[in-house]
Amino acid sequence: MSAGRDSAATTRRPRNARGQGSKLTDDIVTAALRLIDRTGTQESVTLRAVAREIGIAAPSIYAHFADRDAIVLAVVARLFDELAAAVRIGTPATPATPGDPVEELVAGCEAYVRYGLENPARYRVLFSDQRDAEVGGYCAPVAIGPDEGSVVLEFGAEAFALLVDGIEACVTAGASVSADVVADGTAVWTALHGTVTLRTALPGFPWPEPVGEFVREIVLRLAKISLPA
Amino acid sequence: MSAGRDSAATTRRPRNARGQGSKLTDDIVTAALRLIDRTGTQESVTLRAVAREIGIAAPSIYAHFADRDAIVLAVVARLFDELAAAVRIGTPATPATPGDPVEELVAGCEAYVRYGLENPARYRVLFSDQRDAEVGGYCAPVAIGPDEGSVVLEFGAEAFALLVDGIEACVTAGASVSADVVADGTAVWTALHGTVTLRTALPGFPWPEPVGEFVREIVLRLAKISLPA
DNA sequence: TGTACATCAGTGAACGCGCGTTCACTGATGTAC
DNA sequence: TGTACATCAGTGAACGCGCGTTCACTGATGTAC
Repeated sequence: MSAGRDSAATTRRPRNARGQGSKLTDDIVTAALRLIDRTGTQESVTLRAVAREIGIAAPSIYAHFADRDAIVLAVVARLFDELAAAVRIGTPATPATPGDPVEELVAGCEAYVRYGLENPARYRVLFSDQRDAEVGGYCAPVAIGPDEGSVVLEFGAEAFALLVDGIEACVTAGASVSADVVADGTAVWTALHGTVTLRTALPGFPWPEPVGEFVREIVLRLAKISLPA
Repeated sequence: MSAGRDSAATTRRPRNARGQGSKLTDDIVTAALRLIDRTGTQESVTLRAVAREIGIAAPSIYAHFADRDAIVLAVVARLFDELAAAVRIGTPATPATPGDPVEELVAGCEAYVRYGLENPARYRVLFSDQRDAEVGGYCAPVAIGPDEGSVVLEFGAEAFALLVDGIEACVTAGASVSADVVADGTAVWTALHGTVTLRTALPGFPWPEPVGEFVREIVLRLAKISLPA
């Protein structure tokens, strides 16, 4: 009696205790992430592959997710938290002059790019595919700037808000002459995104190194920051 | 006698005349492009889907391409030509002041972004996937700057060379203070790429409009161009 | 304390689908004699 | 000019695979009485 094709490689995991059934929900997301990291693409997240990865039968997933897309959506939600956390944690740690809004802004942007370059597959899942059809549950209302009311940002809302606030702080400190922090924040975000995706897609290109210096220069120019000599 | 599942929807195309067999090679690439445009993703380019699209039997493709990847590679080659042509054609047409290197540079960059936004699926095929494994036949040796020797650029070599030359011309004309045209060209390209991919991925975001103005501002700042007041 | 029962957390077999790829083949068209 | 033959440009059936999804089921664990 063979154990079945789907579990050939992996050992079967022990059944969860009563009332702990939702643990498998987390395990499924984690397994999907593992597949994405290993293969570099979210196409590898199939119900059967996920089940194989965990050591369960494929139909068991239906008790936790409606279908494949629901798993990917849960992965995306987790990754946006992860990205925001990476930026938040990266911000105060690195700057040479803590409290300096310019250095904090640059450090946050470098942390963003670092996350993307160190987790190319995860970053691709976040932004590479047209995610419009499935926006549904993942909108986040975020106030941009003071007195501007609130705008619904679809994704990456938290990370983007951090960025705009960072430029705002530079303006307040007199370091930036930005006249439109949202537009300039968008420009910076766009350039950071391009840095991650283009370097990831074409690793053989002679990219300027180190990337931290490249990012710093981009941020200074796009956020209209002039450093005191 | 049914016509077979693979050709149910389409009528069978007439057989090529003797010696004209290679016409099908082009047709296959064109059909693959049509699939990409229609579905938005290159995953839809399967041997059977391509065959269905043209109205031939699936095995007929093997006389023209070794496998699925070979088709995609041919598509990529055609698209890089198309992108370079779009930039080349876009450059002299738009500028308000023909002969002005700044306006020509901006026009070329706007043409690049316009191509990407108007052909999101094609642009994604060009740059979205890790194309490293298949670089093989698509390298192009290009001289960057004067006296810098030559560097092998993997992809988009022609478009990138146009960009660097454009900045170089601005420096020569005294409009740009760029001290490193290759690095600054890379920064501009990175930002243009980010503009295309991020706007395509998140169409619901409140992007600054018009995109042409956004692109112009990015180019001016990253290429260190200051316009005469 | 014992036991019948409900519930929870899954399983295993089966289905139909589209896929890449193989194989032997077909039928029109040009060419040698 | 007629005819045998080679070649070219494909075809059609079949294979094995991984996939999403369905269905009836199982067996451990808690709960009511």
